[in-house]
Amino acid sequence: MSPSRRLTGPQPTLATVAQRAGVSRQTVSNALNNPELLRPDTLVRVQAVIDELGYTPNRAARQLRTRSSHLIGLRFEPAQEGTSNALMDRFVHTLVETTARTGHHILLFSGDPTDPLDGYDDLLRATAVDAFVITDTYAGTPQADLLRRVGAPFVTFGRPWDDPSARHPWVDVSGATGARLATEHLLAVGHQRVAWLGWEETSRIGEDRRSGWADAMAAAGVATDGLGVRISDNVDAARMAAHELLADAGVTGFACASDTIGIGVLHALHERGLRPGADVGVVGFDDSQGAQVTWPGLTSVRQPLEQVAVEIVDLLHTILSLKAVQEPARMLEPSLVVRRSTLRD
Amino acid sequence: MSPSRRLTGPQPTLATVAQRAGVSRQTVSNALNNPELLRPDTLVRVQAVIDELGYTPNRAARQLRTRSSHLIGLRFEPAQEGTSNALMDRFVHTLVETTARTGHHILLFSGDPTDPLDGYDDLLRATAVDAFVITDTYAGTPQADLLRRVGAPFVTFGRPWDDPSARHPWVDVSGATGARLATEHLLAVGHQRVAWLGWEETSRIGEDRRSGWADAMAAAGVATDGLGVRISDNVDAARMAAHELLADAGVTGFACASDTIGIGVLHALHERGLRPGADVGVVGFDDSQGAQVTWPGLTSVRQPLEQVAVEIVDLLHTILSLKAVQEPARMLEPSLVVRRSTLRD
DNA sequence: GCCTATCCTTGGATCGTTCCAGGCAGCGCA
DNA sequence: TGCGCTGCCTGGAACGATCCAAGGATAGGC
Repeated sequence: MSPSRRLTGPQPTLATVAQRAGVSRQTVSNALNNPELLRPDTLVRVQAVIDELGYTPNRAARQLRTRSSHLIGLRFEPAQEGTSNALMDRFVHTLVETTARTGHHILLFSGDPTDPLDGYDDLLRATAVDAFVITDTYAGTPQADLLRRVGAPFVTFGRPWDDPSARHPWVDVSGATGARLATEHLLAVGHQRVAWLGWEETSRIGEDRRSGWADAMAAAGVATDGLGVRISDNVDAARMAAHELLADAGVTGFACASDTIGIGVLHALHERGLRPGADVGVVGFDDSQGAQVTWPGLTSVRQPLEQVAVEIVDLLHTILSLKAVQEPARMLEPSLVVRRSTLRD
Repeated sequence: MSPSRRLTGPQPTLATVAQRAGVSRQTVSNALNNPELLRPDTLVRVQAVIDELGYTPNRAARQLRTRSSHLIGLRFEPAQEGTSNALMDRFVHTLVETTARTGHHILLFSGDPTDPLDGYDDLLRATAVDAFVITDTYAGTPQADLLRRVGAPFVTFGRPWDDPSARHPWVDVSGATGARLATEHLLAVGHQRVAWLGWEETSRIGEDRRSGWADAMAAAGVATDGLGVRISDNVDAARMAAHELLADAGVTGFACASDTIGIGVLHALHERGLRPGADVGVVGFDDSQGAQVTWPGLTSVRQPLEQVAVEIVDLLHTILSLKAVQEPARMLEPSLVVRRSTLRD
């Protein structure tokens, strides 16, 4: 039947359907939630009426009775360290699609940027969401502490940096592996002096990634003195740092903590008349839009954000169904997307 | 009091608060929704108990009674013509913040990408949302038609291209103005032969933007024969088209329908040894991350997405409060962000 | 034919809020 | 004193779903 017919007039309720099908409300409810309890012919009859009237259970009533809103809260931040906007888009989209399969939806809320706890509280007290997905864990996880204290279900995207022994469920991507892949790739195409251009020491994500570079260099038996540089995450800082490393340290390979930094290095190469790829290898991090479109293409570490979302939803479902969580912490591995900034031909 | 105290134990209800304050449930309800009906001293007493217990109304119960969920549905697509992901991020964030001021939240849902109607229907029948924001209007507005037919409130980001006489509420940004600003800027810095590099003729957004270029050229009395080129939206197509225009048509200025195309032009300039800005001017569209970080910086047309979101929420509130909408269609103007790709020094 | 066990179905109560109709002071005025 | 009016507050009913305890039909065994 046409949507217009289904949606015309007052919404049908359980009682409407029950009356029309000649059964009780509970039987209709069972047809929806526990169809195996009904005799096959009854089920068919009720289903027919449901389809005919275009009946869909009222979410508010169901939520009131079952104390479950089938909504998952996500605090939506404008931009975050280590995960640029476009990344969140890939992540959120998969989150929406995956949760939809079980009838859940994503509820976006905002909060005072200076207070990582803001917003959670209100939604919980109003019983507006069943669970949370937390993404801003780089600066500690006070939200996780709060939610665990009050017994609210949640999963974080990002490990508990402050307290590695924290036992809450999380999914994360190994930055160390990413930087190791980048460094090994640069070494493999023939660069010996591979620099690390990363963030300040206060960044846990930055230090994690940097350790992957250091490990790969050590494994290859290459010295790193003076090659690990810490700057802030912007194009100009990277450009200037790259100029120094190119002029004074004989660097021919750059492993970078972000695509922004990688692009800054490319700028420096332009300015010195060096050819990306052929003369100097550059690898970024995050495989952002910038890495894809910038000239001549920036090799970058790609996080499996779609898989992160799937794993998070999987954990949430396990928690919400009150089952014990087997493996509450899952570390995923990134991969390398090779572009012309590391091709020597 | 601390959040942990507020959230411990069973949630307080209206009845809890009423009993503790020595008033009836309705009085507590009024304290929240119609405080002017209460005697000042009663109001203070009730408020004190509400604060003490950390009471927040149960959303499900309120929603059931008032038939209003205070949720606004947004179909979240992975990527869209004319509005890249990072743009949607700016837009969605402002949407979340602005709706939060009136206690509304954004509910994300997904749908079959091949069916623009998928998803709306279910949420409406379940009375899960109060209204919708529609963003994918570039291919016609069947969703708007559906929603209007069933009387559901909504506002679209994007004008009704198919039917300019459609009277539903919308907010949009003038692409023609954007392209006109870009073209006038190129003419002003001394370029005469300014090409348009845009999308296929089937794109309404593309044709709208192109008309701004054509108008500006006409106003300046410059011929446009052979200068308006239609390609698909990717770096390589733009690069090749730019090579042709540079070699055969003596073009020194490029107004582009997107940043992706603009960056493709920059690639062609690199390959020909031409200096962006000094030799050839290039303007992109959308002011994406790529335009900001690419070398040497791409001048681009910036859409006021934050303002779009604010206007949309304003229209929604007007509609939801059942007031007549004064001006249901609002066209906003973009601005130009000048970077080195159009600086001649 | 009767009884029991199983399976399916039923009606009332309930979740927490807001709507509605009515009640009770207290005041002004005749 | 009595009447009407206003202002403030109360308790019952309703929103539409699910939970619960119990009722009725059906089949099988004796």
